[in-house]
Parts: sequence; structure tokens; C-alpha cells
Amino acid sequence: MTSNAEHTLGFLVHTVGRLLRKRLEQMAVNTSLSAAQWRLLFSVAKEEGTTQARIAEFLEIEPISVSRMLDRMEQGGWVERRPDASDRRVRAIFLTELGREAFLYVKSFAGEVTEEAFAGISKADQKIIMQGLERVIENLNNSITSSQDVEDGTEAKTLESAHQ
Amino acid sequence: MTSNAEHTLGFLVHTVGRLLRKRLEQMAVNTSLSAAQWRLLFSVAKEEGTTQARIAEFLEIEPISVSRMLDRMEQGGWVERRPDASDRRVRAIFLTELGREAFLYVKSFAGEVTEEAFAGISKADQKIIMQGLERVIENLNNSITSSQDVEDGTEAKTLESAHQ
DNA sequence: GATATATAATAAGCATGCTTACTATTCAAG
DNA sequence: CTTGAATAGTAAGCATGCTTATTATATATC
Repeated sequence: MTSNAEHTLGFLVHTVGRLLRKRLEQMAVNTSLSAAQWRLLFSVAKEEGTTQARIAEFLEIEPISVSRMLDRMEQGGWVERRPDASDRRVRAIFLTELGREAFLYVKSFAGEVTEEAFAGISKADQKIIMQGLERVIENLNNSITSSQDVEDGTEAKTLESAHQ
Repeated sequence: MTSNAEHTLGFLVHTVGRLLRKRLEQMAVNTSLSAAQWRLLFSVAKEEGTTQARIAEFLEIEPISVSRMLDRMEQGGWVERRPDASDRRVRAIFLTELGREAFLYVKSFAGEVTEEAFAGISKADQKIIMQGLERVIENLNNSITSSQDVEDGTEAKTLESAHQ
């Protein structure tokens, strides 16, 4: 509807992400869960008793980010940190009853949001889009990794060479 | 490569967005511009002398977010706030020479990142993906707007009704 | 067994988004 | 002309990401 920025992949994905987040939070207004918190609940529900390090790896964010989100979510009563018997560095993370309910609640319409998003797009095209995004992730991961490996200065353009 | 979370639209888009941001920042390591700052430069370059309110509308973020980003970007010497002759509430925003160079610099490989991302995907499928994302944006905007209009409690599920 | 290295979690401080509340200014209605 | 509403920008405080550094504990090497 609104004449939406430029129509490049970056702008589009940025916008879609923002709107998905917004719509999910709008539907889940009864919980006070953010999309980020829901992802965290998701990763704990998938593997109860997991560690903070494993959560960070799964969500591909930094351990410190997990730590501070858990501070708030533990305080909100959604999750619980328990000491690990065999390794005193480790905290095992569990959902509380409230956390389990909230997770199921939001999960119950995560699919609904996807349906709304894909309205009017054929199943075949939906498949192309989903598989396309998977491929994009693979491609970018490769680019990022190989560029990190090179690290010899030939990779990054300089300000001078960029626009002549 | 990595067994990447769940394969839902939300998780995929979230990941693609993060990787695009990361790759762009990796390539533009010579500038100290973040992806968010680049988007802001983009919106100023598109319309020099624009106002903060217009930038906020274009980027679909809040005016206060623009204000604080401009604080830092003005301090970094990328942009300049000038008073508006006809309306003393307004600040007209301009690129500095540095800002113009940085913009062109990053712009020069924004397309490159898209190419990397789409490697191995046919032109036809690329088109389906791009148009699909445009449609998704339209759909979500509609859902969000109409849900805001309703606002009568029948829209949002309750915790009780969600999982029975 | 002592020491060096690796790992789990946290602390401090920054950027970028948000909400809510404020000031200054402009515009519209009477 | 005055008053009241709308608009442009900012302030304060919060959440969620980051980087860099620190603490506590485990593990591997000599």
C-alpha cells in the first residue's frame, strides 16, 4: 500500500521481518512476550534442560544476549535456571508452567500469521519462496565464511576504488 | 550448512535479514557505517534537504529513532542539520561530502551482495521471490491495519482458548 | 600435580529500535 | 486575535542485539 522504500532484497527482507514481528506481537498481545522472547522459549521447549551456550548457538546470537534475556524471562516467571550436577559452570534451562503455556499459546497462531502473509500466493510459489530463502541463507553463510577466511585485504573495497 | 532453526517463514526471514546485514557490514568494513546508518544515508541521498519526519516515514521507524541516529551521524560528519527558512520547527538534512562518498561506496556493492545471495537461483525464481515478498508486505500491512481497526477483543486469542 | 588453555556465564558500555511525555512552533476555527 | 489542535523535534527510560573483558570451572599437557 505505502510506496515502500526501494525494492531490493535487503529492504524487502528488512520490512517483512519487521511486519512479521509486529503482527505476531499484535496477536499475542495477551502475553507480554516479544518475538525475540518467543524464539528463546522455542529453543528451550525444543530441548528442555539445555544450556545457555546451546541456546545462543541455536538462535545464532551471542551468549551474553541470552544471559540478559534470561534474566528478564526468569524474573517474569517463564523460565528457570537450575544448576547442573556434573558441571558447576553450567545452568540448565527449563520452562516453567507459565512458560509452557505461553509457548503453546503463541505457537498456536504462528502458523496463522504465515497464512496471512502468504494469502493470494500459490502453493507452488510459496515453495519457491521458502526454498529460495533457504538457498539465500546457504549462499550468504558461504560468502561470509570464505571472506573471513581470506582476510588479506584484497577482499574489501577501498573508498577510493569504489566509485570511479 | 548449519541445521538452521525451524523452517518457517518467520525464522527464515529473520535469518536472511541478519546475514544480509552482516555481509554488507563485512564488505563495508572500511567505513564504520552500520546497515541501519546506510539505510538512513540512502533516504537522505534520495531527497536532500528532507526533514526528520519524512525520513522516519520512509524508513518506517519512529521520529525519535531518527533523531538519535542523526545525533551520532552528524557527530561522525556524515550528515548536517540545517534550519529551515520557512518553518522554525524543521531541520533540513543534507549529506556532507564524506556522507556522499560513504553512500556511493556502500551502494557500489549492495547489488553485489544481492548477487551473492541469489547465486544458483534462476531469474524466474528470483522474480517470484521478490514479488512474493512484496505481496507478503502488502498482506501483513492489511492484517495489521484491520486488526488495529477492530480492537474489540474478538480478534486476540486468550491464553485459555489457545491450546484446547 | 601444576600450569596452561578452553568453556560457561556474566559485566560494562554502545547502537538502534521502542513507548511515553515534553517543548516549540505552526495552522485553523471562532 | 486568540485559543486549541496538529506537527517537528527531543528527552528519558527500556529491550535486544553487539564487542570486549572478567570470573569460575573443567580439561589437557608437561
